Amino acid sequence: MDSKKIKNRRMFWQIAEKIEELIESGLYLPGSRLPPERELAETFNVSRPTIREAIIALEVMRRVEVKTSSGVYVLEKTSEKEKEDETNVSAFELTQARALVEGEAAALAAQSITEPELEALHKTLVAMEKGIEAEKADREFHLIISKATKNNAVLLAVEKFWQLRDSQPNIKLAYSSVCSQSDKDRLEEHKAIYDALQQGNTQGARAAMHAHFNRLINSLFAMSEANALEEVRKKSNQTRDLYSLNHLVG
Amino acid sequence: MDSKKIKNRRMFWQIAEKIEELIESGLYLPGSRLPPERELAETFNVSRPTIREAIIALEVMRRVEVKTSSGVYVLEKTSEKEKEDETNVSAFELTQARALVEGEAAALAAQSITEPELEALHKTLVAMEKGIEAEKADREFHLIISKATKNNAVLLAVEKFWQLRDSQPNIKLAYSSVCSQSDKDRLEEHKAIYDALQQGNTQGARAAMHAHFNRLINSLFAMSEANALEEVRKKSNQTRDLYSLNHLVG
DNA sequence: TCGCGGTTATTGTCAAACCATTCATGGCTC
DNA sequence: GAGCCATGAATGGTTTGACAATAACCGCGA
Repeated sequence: MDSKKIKNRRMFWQIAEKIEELIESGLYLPGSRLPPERELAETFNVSRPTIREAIIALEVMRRVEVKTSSGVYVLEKTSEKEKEDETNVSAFELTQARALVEGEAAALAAQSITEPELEALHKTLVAMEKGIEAEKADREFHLIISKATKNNAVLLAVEKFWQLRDSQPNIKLAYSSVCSQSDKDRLEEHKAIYDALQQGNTQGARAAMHAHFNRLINSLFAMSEANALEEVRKKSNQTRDLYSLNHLVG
Repeated sequence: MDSKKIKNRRMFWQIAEKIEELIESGLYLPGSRLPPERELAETFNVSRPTIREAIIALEVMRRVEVKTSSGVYVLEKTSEKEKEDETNVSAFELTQARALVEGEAAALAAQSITEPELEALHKTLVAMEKGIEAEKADREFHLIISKATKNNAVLLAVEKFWQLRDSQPNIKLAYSSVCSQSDKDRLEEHKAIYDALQQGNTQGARAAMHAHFNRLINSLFAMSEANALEEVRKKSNQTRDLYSLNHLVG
């Protein structure tokens, strides 16, 4: 047979992908049965074990269900999977959400933070001041505060936000370009939050955290406006080139 | 061969489970290589294809990595997987976290909720009043408000909390026994939240949401105290201090 | 000591066969 | 005519055995 286009990836994975595409295309609707293994083997020009491996992969991914002696059935996408697909959060949204949640987290933590946690927080400030692994220090800072709430659900939510940031390139980009511009601001704000926490100042901690994110969101707005201007300028330049009379006037 | 103890579950899954146990037991550490397929086949008294299927299942689950012509290597648990394992949130924690996040969500939503969303909210009130699918109506109510913030990150966090509730039997149990006792209270509180949202009352919406969860958390304490021995009661009082919302509600 | 080449171990894939279970069909009985 | 049961075809489950491809290892020679 042929089908040796890509030899890097193993057969079964290519096949699984193809079958998934067919499902996604609507050829096989949820609840319906896939063709028999033997038939699929013929269709894709591979052996039956390979098809079986592909089906097992899909089964582990919860895309299909195998009923012995009956057939392979397409499962509905679980709601989480659907969510994963459509997850689409802007940097603004994320920042606002972080402000709300982490603001409350800081308020809580002001009551329950321990001495070791304060020390750990201070370490992140020092690290950030030295500029070594500033991003990591930033993350540490926020996570320590979340942990200091002694509320794992709060921690979970904050971690989810970081995860979101990591997984969405647009957010990563927006954050990195804003952060690099204002290392100093960020450090000062972290210090203010730290001070409030150290004093057990609930309102102050919340306010400082809100101020932190407020500055960030404003920077994001400024940047997005700058980008928009840049876009306009580019377009305008293209148009200018297109319609310029310089070659006549020169 | 033998090994037909359980015929319900397919071979490859039993094998995959066994291998996973061996990994979990520390026999095969992350980074190390598993025995060759043939050897595993002999060990488990199954054929090589079956072992291959099990390995593929583990590969899809991201527990191992297969290097062609080299071997099968144990992967480190991804941080999310680790989190999933250790996720251990009490009903108190969850309720406090929900109070904080959904309180802010309600405050946000008071500014941005639309007429159709208000109507949808009202429907959940009616449904709950009739007592038909009250739990579903409850969930709907809270999710509609989260959506009304127009902030997908907030929505994501709230959904994560519901997911947590669904996945942890202890929380499910605690909630169901508390909710069944106070259907009426819950409905009244929902109505209060609805009213505040309808009026665009930011502070009021937040306060009403906080009151809602505050009652819930107090019910949880009451229940836990009723069920507990004296020693446990002592602990519960300590916990009450830790998770109290008084600093917010007051 | 370093590099090259061959050998070996290991996974990748295939083919063919047989088993076990399910499901539908058709015949039989009431 | 309706319902039940047997039979067999369809289908996944598992095994055996073989060969290909490739990475890793080892020993040889420069």
